Amino acid sequence: MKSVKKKPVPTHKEVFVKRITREILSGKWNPGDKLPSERELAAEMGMGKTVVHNGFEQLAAMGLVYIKPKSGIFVADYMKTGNIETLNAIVNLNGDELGRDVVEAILDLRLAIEGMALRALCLCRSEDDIAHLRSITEDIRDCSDNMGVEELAERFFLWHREICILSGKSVLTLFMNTVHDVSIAFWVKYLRMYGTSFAIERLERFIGFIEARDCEGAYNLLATGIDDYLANLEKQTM
Amino acid sequence: MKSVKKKPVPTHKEVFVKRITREILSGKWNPGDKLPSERELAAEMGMGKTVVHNGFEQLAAMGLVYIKPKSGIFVADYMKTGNIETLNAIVNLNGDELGRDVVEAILDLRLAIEGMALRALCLCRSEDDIAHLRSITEDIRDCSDNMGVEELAERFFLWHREICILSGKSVLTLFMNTVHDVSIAFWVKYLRMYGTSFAIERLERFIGFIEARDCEGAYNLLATGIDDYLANLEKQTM
DNA sequence: TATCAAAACTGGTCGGACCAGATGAAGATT
DNA sequence: AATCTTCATCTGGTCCGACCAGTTTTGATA
Repeated sequence: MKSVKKKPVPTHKEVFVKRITREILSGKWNPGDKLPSERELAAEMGMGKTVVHNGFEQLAAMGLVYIKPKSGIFVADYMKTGNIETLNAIVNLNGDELGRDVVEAILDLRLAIEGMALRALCLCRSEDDIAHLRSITEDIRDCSDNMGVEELAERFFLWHREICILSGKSVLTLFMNTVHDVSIAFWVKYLRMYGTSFAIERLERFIGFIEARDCEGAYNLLATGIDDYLANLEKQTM
Repeated sequence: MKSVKKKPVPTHKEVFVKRITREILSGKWNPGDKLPSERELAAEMGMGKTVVHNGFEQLAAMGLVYIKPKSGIFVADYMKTGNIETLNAIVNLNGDELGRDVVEAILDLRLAIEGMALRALCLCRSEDDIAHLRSITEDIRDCSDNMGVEELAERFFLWHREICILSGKSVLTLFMNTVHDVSIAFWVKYLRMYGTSFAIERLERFIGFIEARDCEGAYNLLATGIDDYLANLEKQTM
């Protein structure tokens, strides 16, 4: 009945990718190390070479591994050469245990992205936009009681993405989507810290600023919200 | 002898992905349309179903397509649900023909990312950092004559990425890498517009500000550089 | 000792076989 | 006639073995 969607049977590829990801992020292998060949790993793990190959392609896309064609596969210096997928891999593996500096950098970026969208939306918003935002805010309020925190986090993510969509700055929407996983991790923490009703009230305050075309007000609400969150995070960990 | 690395023989998968990408971005298919089945497309294009399947997986990662498991594959509303890979796909296909608003949004984001890195580096820079930056700047100057503009663009990208690395804000580096393709397109345009020597001089001015620990000076140099570029872009297109 | 060809690697690509969920039409039940 | 059930036939999902083509090592030969 619950909306859990755990995969009952992980595929060979998933098993392989998870294992290597774990081994690299845990430091078992170091940047520059040459990994065993696809054939070796395939035999060791009892799976076909193609599966291992596809797994390595995914690991390369995540920036954890560097493929030197026809020669070998090496552990990448992922903190230098990685990308957002690398960050997602770290977040998905470590769960809540994100370093404070990482969280801070991510939030600064979100401020940059969404702040720009907010300012733009304040200038161009129509009555329909306001009505639309009110509508989806009500939706969240209505179903907030019988919903898991992760599902709720997704709703909050979508609400803020809507800001980007309505602002007309399509590139910002694309950016917002690329930090989806990281954002969910943030919202889960946020909702646990402040509670749902407080978070929903903030959404309504945003709408108020947008309706009044108050660029700076909207931006400051976002900025102070983030600052406040970081301050509380500080307290919690002390 | 040239450093051209064109693939002599594109693989089936590449052919397939390119074709569908073209068809979607050109508007032959519209968001929500159901595409022909993997088997149909495979037969039509004379390739195996697995190849088509892998191709669709890549297209899904690019945000161009939405896979409804065991049911069908649909064209995604990629401007809403896409990510940076989508943007890369657009850039790689259209080449120089990027809309002004897109360019502006991308540069605003770069300002957010790199601006933060610059401020941080101004505060924490060591003598070694300065020497390192001087060294790689000299490298660029030395080999700038006998180098194609694309290769030079890559060097400029790496220079600015180095700012992120040295700043210690590792997340910024990861972000910088995710906008690699888009950045290269920018630098190619930039170098053509201002010339190499002007661009190198700007690098040295950055180093000066960083050495003086002048946060605002460094930030403003970046900001005014971007503004100036956008203004020139305006003139050019008129 | 230096050279160079062959053997033994490496990753790269592909298509066929098979699996399982989704769908919809045909037939049975009410 | 309306509804439910069943099942053939769609769909994508996964995997493996065969084969291809560079790279690296080996070792015989000059």
